[in-house]
Amino acid sequence: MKKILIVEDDPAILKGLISSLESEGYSAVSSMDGEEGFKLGKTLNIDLIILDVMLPKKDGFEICGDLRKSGINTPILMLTSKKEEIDKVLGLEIGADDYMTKPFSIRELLARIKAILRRKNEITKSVDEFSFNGIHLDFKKMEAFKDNEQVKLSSLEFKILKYFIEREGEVISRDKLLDDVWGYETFPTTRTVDNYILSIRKKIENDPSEPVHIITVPKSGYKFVK
Amino acid sequence: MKKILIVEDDPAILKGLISSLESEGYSAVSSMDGEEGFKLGKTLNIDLIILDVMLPKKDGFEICGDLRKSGINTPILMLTSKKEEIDKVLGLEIGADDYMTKPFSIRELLARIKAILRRKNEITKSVDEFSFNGIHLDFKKMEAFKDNEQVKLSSLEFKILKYFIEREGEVISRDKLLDDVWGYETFPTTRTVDNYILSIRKKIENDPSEPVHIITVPKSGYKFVK
DNA sequence: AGCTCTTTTAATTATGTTTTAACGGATTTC
DNA sequence: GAAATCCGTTAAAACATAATTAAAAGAGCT
Repeated sequence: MKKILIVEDDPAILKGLISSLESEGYSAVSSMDGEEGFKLGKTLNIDLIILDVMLPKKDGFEICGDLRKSGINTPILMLTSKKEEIDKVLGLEIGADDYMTKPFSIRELLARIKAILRRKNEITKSVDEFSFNGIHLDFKKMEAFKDNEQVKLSSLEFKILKYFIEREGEVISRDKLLDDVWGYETFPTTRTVDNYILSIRKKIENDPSEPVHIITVPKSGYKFVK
Repeated sequence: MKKILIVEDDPAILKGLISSLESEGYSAVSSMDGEEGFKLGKTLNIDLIILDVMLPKKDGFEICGDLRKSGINTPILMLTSKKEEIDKVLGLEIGADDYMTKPFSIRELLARIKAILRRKNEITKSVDEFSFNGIHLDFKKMEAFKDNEQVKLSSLEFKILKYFIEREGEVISRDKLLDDVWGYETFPTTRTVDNYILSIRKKIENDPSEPVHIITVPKSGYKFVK
């Protein structure tokens, strides 16, 4: 059962949210102030956080930013009421996954929650070992072999390769890769991605200048194929 | 063209609504009593329902609830006049998508309608895979096949085709396509669009000079049909 | 501090996509 | 029926992106 944290100070809205979420089969945890909300988000094992922007003690933006800084990647859905707030959410530095404007429709909120969790879920097929075409990868041991010879990958290279393999065939944009692998704390340029691709290719492709596993999709990104 | 059902018993308001909606390019169906309104909402293929709360025979809350119970997910916008009604809508159990308080501004109503329809589109209509007449498209993998042979589309071609497919049957003007696919930062000419249509046709049509899927609508634009 | 390895940026070249220009046929307008 | 407009088409120019090399910056270790 998915656990959802709601940080909202309006008791009426909070009550409505909790009952709707529970009737949809989610379990709801809640807090009415920002500081407590932040602590809960950080310590509990939560699947999704619904975050009001206007909150006592610590506002939603702060909470969101601080959670990201502490390495918490739980999806966050922001509840905003003002135009400026929306702009800020859209500004993306904050690291929220989605937002809704008050007054919002509960049906739409539920739909969005479902969508966010589905997106998150699709990637649950976590890969520990993977082999193809003479390559063997062990992500737990962080070891890679090409034709039974060990090749060295850095930990970022492992992460990137794992990310691609878990999404086999899917085109991944550089920006998405940066968000998902590097996270929201550092902001390397998209060129950095190219360099990692290059270096991974050198290690796993037979002919790195004619790659067959990590394919460039011009203007869009890269994809992995076996 | 989007079809909107209005259930409202005040003839003056009804008349005003219909004419405003029609001048915005929507088609309007209406009913002045609750029972009939419910039947229309249930049987017709409606894109959005505007529902007054106070109605003869069956009030707006009932209609809304009953529609949801019968599995109708058409977005509903409620028109309320009393504080208690607003609370009830916000209570959220009913399943409405949005509400407006009487007296309302017609411009705001139109803006909300637009927003609801757009969100609806975002949530439900995002196509990942699509097949028709020997063509198979995978937008996540950015792969296209015609009669099981892979054909190469550029990333813009994929975007354009996806845009058309998500609006199947709708005539899209060149200007709208430029706005929505290219965005507001670049300003190619409308002839650029023709070139892309041409190139997509070459790839997906059996006889590109006699297209059956991407149809030219003289003076207006193009439309996609299966 | 100095060494090594990883990560990031910068700069150049190569590659492909995107856009424009130009022409001819078809269709509409006056 | 001539002029104007619109669309399909080709080909080439303009542009943006990606591959690659090399070097700088940062992290971790002894």
